[in-house]
Amino acid sequence: MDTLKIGELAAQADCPVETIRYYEKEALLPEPTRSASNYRLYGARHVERLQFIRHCRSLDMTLDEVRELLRLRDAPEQNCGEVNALLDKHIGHVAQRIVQLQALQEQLHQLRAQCEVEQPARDCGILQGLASLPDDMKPSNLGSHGGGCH
Amino acid sequence: MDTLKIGELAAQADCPVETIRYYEKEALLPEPTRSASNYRLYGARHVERLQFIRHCRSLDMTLDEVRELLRLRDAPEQNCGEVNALLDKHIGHVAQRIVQLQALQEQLHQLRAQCEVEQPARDCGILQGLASLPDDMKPSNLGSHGGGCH
DNA sequence: AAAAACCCTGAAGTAACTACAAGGTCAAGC
DNA sequence: GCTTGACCTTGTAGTTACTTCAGGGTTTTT
Repeated sequence: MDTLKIGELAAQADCPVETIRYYEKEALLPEPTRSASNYRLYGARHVERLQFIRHCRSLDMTLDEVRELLRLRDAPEQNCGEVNALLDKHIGHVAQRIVQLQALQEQLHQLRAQCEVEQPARDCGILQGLASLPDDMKPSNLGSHGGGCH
Repeated sequence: MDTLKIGELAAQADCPVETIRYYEKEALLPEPTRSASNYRLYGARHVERLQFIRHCRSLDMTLDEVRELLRLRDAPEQNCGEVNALLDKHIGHVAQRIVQLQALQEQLHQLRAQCEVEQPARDCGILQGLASLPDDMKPSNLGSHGGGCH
């Protein structure tokens, strides 16, 4: 009795239709049954699983982390120690990224203070500050700029 | 008198060789002169420009932002108001991302508190917490999870 | 019956690189 | 002179988590 079309599932989980198809290709969602006209048909299991995935994503977990959690969830008799460990690790990632961004923010404010007025670009303290590395930012600190927190 | 080979430029700016070629393709660095054997040859101008780019990147700016700063820098007689504006905007991005990650961290800690012991996964409070959206995280808040801060 | 809204597949684009593959060049050592 | 290794060249594909598009078929509404 799978009766939901993909658009209806999408509405239930507040997730774009294309993303659902993408998750299916990535094997995060099982292949659903199909209607006579080849439309995907979903049921309650799919709704719950998709909501689980979206919730994890909203907490900034990678799809690999989500995959791992789904695997653990699919073996309910097993011990959940790994779940706790994964979450702790993710919390660590986020904490690290926060610290990094705060250090960044400090540098940006210092740089911004180099130029308070509008003047010819040749005299702009910001452009000059960006041209040479400050002492407290040695090359060794470079390369740590990544988008997310992983 | 451009005498640096690409590996030497890379060392001066602490930047992988492949990234230099990538920046050239993206027109962030001008095409250098070539030796008889088709090796790229760089000079002091290139070193300074590459360091400028890497510094911006270490401050988490996008390449588009860097492109814009380079453009402003290349017109030294113009007013630097746009530089200030760009930096202010970027500072805003970073601040926003910090706030977002801090909210995330709070939710993660709450979730983590759902399960303090190792037990069968079926009873794990974390997995249960991830299955259903908490009230304070309505679907409308979803979709705001982006990697960087832009 | 026609138009609007929905569904299908498969390929390409996004950001900023990184990692090959398959070769050419150059300095040092034997 | 020859080989080994480190360096350089180009071009292509892979990374993350989607999003967008082209070019169709279907279903619902008017």
